[in-house]
Amino acid sequence: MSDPAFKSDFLQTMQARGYIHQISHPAELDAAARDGTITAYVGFDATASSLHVGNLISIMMLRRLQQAGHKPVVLMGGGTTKVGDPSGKDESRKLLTDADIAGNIASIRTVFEKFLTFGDGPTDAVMVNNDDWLSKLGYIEFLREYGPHFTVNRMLTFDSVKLRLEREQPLTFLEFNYMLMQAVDFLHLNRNRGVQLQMGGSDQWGNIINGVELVRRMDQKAAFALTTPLLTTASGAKMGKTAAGAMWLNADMLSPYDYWQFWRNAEDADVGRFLRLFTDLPLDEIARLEALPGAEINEAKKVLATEATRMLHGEAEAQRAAAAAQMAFEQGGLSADLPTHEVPAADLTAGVQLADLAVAAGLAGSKGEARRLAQGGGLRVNDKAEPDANRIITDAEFVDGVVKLSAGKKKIVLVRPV
RNA sequence: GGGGGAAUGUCCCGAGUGGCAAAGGGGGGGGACUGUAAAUCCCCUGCGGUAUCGCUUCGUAGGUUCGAGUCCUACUUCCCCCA
Repeated sequence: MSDPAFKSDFLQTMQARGYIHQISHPAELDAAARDGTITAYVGFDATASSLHVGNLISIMMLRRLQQAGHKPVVLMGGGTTKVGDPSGKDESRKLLTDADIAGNIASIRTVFEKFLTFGDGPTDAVMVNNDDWLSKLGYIEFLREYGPHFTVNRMLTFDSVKLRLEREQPLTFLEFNYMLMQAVDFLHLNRNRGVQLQMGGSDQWGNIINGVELVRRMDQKAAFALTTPLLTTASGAKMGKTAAGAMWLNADMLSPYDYWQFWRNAEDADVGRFLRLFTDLPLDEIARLEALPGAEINEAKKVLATEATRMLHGEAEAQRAAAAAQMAFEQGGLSADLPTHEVPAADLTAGVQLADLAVAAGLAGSKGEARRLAQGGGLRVNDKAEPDANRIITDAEFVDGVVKLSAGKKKIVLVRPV
């Protein structure tokens, strides 16, 4: 799997930082990346208006690619999104309208602009939408053009298919065709933009390989596949999924403060790996940080949080998030940059029930949950545990114009009258 | 086309005898211990209420019953076997 003797900067970096799980033609790709500029792409779904932390590793691959002097292509799955991603099985796949999809893509693009440099230059990133070509395909045309290049025999050998069949779970014809559409994407990009490499998560290996083979078979051109390891936390949980929901990348869906906190709360065992994957810090610096003993590893986590936040939200936001966290956690003080919930001043004068306030501030999902939280000792008002969620909060409780509400040790919200 | 099964707490898996807000896991939340970590232990996990109260839940729609997740009918979806 791993070919240790890469000569190209790109693959050396990718390997050293832990991005590589499988490569289809390692030596050939290495030579291509060493001798010239290669163009590579990663496909992304357009089902939501923001990508999340789970997509970050793919985004970072494109960033590394560009840093190494190559050209990244971001493929938005506008066309495939229309069909609906079949792998998200039972979930009521809501049918997105063209306008929804276009809106999502525009929103997602703002994130890519943080990680990549877009433009018309030879190594500038470009964003394309597979709806542009997929939706024009006629069924007969599709079958005649691409059908002969795939055997069902072979398609049945792919893990994604095999597992379903072995477990006797249904596999729809739509899903069965998904890999063909992805292969067509690769071929199209190769022909029109000279794309030679598709990257993605390890679960995409089969799909990517189909594209590689289609390009090689139909056009006798070089095409490569590169996948990343499946990213889980050290304790085996999927990256970026917490109770609070997905860790979104768009600031309007997840604040820089919360994003910083997400990285700050990484497990010890993940710190080094995350630093290599998700920051631009030099490897020797990372080696030093991850070797910090005992509680000192927290320093490394702060670096991780600040670096990751800086990359996505910028220097100013990263510093504010770091400072707010320091105030709140290390000095027990308050920072104006903590998450804030605004309440009409008149309501506070009259008094608001604590449970209602906690729900409104997002600390609890329902009043019942707020009550339980309070009874368990997890709800605090101005750092004092408050077992009675029915208590009425008035503006008399305010210190410096705010009341500090916390649920557990990590969730803090400032209530501010307006 | 015929026959047989299955859908459960809207995160997942999964028990369920006509009296059930419904066993048990996982996941998640809180507390203790720590370092905003892991591991461990304890508590909580449908919504609302100051109470041993009310409301809403077991694929959908009807029905039987004082009472239905549990019985009957139709429908939907999925799986298996035969053709």
